[in-house]
Amino acid sequence: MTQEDEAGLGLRERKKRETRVALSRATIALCVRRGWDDVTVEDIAAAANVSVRTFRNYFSGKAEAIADGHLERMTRIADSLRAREADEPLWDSIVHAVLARFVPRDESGAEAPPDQRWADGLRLMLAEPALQGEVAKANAAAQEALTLAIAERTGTDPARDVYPRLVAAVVGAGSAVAVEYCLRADPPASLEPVLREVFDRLAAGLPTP
Amino acid sequence: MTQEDEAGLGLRERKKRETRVALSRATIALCVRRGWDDVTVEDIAAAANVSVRTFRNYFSGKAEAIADGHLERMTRIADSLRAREADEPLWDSIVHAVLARFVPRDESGAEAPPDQRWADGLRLMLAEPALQGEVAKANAAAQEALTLAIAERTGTDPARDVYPRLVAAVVGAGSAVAVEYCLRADPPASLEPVLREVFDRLAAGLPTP
DNA sequence: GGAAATCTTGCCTGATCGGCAATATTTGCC
DNA sequence: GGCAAATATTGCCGATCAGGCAAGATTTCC
Repeated sequence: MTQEDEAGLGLRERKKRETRVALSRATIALCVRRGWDDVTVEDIAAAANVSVRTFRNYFSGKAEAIADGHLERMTRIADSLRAREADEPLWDSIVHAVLARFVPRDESGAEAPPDQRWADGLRLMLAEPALQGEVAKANAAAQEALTLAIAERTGTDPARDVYPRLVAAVVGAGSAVAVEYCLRADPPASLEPVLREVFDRLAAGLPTP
Repeated sequence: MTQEDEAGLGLRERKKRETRVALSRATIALCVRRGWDDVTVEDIAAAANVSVRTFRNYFSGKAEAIADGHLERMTRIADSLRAREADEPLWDSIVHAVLARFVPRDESGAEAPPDQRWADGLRLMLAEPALQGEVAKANAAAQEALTLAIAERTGTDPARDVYPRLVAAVVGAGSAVAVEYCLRADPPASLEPVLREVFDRLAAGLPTP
């Protein structure tokens, strides 16, 4: 297991996290209902019972609030990677780590309920051009954490070697392609096989099919 | 050769391109000199001899103006790829296409003068967090064009196959890693060997070193 | 229990954003 | 050359965003 969402954190941290998620949720919900440009920060703050000023203490704008869930998910791939056995082949670990975050399972078997905030947020971000930069930004930010985890795992130096950065970037790019592909597919495709195909191709050096 | 920057375009198109580049240049120059948040759109417009409103007809904000050079360079990789012989192995074509854009050479041999706007702009974007999203956005946008070129080349379908999107994303990610690595390196490293290393590793399936 | 740290909030000023209509420039056709 | 259509530039304006500052409320730590 990785860690409960709210473990032994102080009251303060818990409340902060609560309002953060509430704001993100409210932003997504309002934008889904009324469309991107018909939602003001004021509406969002009202829906989450905080002041406008507080919203802006958490997020720099609507876009960041929407991308927050995605950012967190991407960032935690690094945690999942660290949790794998160190002697497992690197790419096996990576596939498991990514799947653990994107298709989470409880101990029994089938996957946990899909995260509505994440899916709605992503759909918004893919549809609205003003938001596409924000997905990319979240991916880039998460890459940093992943780079460190990979460097640690492979005994490379994130400051001097290209390898860990390259792998992190490729994993991020591959995951993004898989997720977007499934989200855009007309009969929504399931994520796991697509992710596996992507990583198989990557490990094979992307030969022309 | 690929194409002159200003070929048989009408006067109108040439002027538009001129002001566009002038605005981008002015933005970068001012931001290098005075720092990101001490530059207003008004300053930029004044420096380029246009009205503020005109600036905003070209770019949605300072960030986009700075990223413009990078976006164009990335987008044209697709053009370079189309210009290669169709029977060359795909990855050879890709390496050549990327190098053609990043380390351009005239017919004689050694490379053309480095593009100052591009380098300065990238340095700004890597330094300023508010701009990192913009690089990522430009990369993502260029990816679309590259996807089409790769699909065409490999006879795959960009709408149904994951392959062309995946290759485009990986090429973009790899190039970004190489460029950032060289730009951050303390004694500035030269781009070509790093790019070759990156693509060698990619074609080999990124084995742990 | 009380001091220190920090989160929330309102207020305020300057900058950004984008629609609209008037004006100026280019283009294409005669 | 001249005219009409298409398109670019510009100023104006209201709405929104952006972020510094200080007062008040809440949590933490001793």
